[in-house]
Amino acid sequence: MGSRLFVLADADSFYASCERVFHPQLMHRPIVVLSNNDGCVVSRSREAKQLGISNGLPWFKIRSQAEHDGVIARSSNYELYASLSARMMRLMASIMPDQEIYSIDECFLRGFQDPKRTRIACRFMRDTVLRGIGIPLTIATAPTRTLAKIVSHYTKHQGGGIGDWDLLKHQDPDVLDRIDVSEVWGVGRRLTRRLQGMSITTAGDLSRADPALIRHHFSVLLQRTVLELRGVPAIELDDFDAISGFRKQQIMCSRMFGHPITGLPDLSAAVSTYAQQAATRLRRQGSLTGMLTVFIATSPYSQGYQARSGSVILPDPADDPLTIARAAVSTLPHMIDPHARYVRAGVMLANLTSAASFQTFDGMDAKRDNGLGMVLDQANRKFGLQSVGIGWAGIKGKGRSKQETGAKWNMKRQRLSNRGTTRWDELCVVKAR
DNA sequence: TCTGGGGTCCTAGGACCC
DNA sequence: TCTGGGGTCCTAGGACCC
Repeated sequence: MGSRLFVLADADSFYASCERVFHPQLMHRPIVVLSNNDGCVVSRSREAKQLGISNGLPWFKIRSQAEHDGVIARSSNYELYASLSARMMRLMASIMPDQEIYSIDECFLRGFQDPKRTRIACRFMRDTVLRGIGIPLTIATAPTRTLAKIVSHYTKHQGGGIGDWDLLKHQDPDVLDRIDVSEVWGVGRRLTRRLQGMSITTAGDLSRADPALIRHHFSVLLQRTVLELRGVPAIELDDFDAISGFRKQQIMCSRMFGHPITGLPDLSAAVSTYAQQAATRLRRQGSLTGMLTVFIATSPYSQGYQARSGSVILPDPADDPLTIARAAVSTLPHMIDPHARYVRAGVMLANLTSAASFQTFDGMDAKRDNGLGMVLDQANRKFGLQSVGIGWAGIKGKGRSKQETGAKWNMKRQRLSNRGTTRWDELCVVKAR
């Protein structure tokens, strides 16, 4: 008794809920948030779900019906979501111990020795985040992370709030047999199909499967899932760096363009921009990169789809924006098809090492940022992303609030809400009478 | 006309070594 | 006809997550 439970706190329809924080008039209205370029639906409020709108639908296909139904659509506003997420996470970490941030809208925490105290803390945490940030949470407690995920799913289906595995199990001893195996954390589409072939169709079936057999037919990951469904903790999230948060092992910056582009100059500008953004994230986590990959692709939905990629091994690990941007752009002439209409490009940084522990040998030195990167980072923090950068003269100033480049490859974001927590000129205005 | 953007981990198989 | 047996390291690809 008294073993500490896993607590999973997960925001309800996070992006859609964020849109409501500074626009309370959106409460109780159907909202969808669209992916970059206003492409697909990525988040729906409960009201939008009730209208039968599912995730991943292309907006242009459902737009007329949705607007007819009174659905409000927003471009995704990651700046706002990231800022609200950080506030929410800090608040939760102050209430319960051992937070592991799992994604922008969910984290695991550990309960207290006394289950009663854990229950009280969960309730307090939910009220505090709702009042202090304006985001509704679903909170689930269970002896393993996998069961906490299941409780969370189940609780959200019931309308959200707080759920507990022991209570659920007590009310409905066969609850796992009522949950499709595809809903289990770690079981995706492919595994679902293969498991069904072995007559494993529910979470209950999977929990009763022989772990050794599962290991043999699948992998150690799924074996751990079986144990977790039985209440035995087997999954660790241990790459958490207490000092700098998550230290990524790979950094990718990639975008679909607002319009297709052709030719080296435009493509170079886009790739240079993404390389600099990736380098900023690299410096933020205090890493150096040893290898960089650039990829470009035409539309997979049109004839003659082509995707190419090229890599550069850097002679010395680097975090300086000039080296990284230059290396990224240098891959393009070898890859580019001068007639192709590209719709997407990206830059990936790999072979990351810690800048702090990088050892220099004679004749081998890291291409460390000589101060330029730091200045760029500071300027961009102060004046907004992409205010200043290397080599993109002439593409500035046509975007909203002069904060985006005016280039045609820039994302389409026609329904962007205000970034009220990160931009002075987009602060929420309150009038008192 | 119009279909996202990140990440992680594991496994299999090849290269190479003794 | 015969053509060892391991170990390690690396990479590509597959699977999953949100």
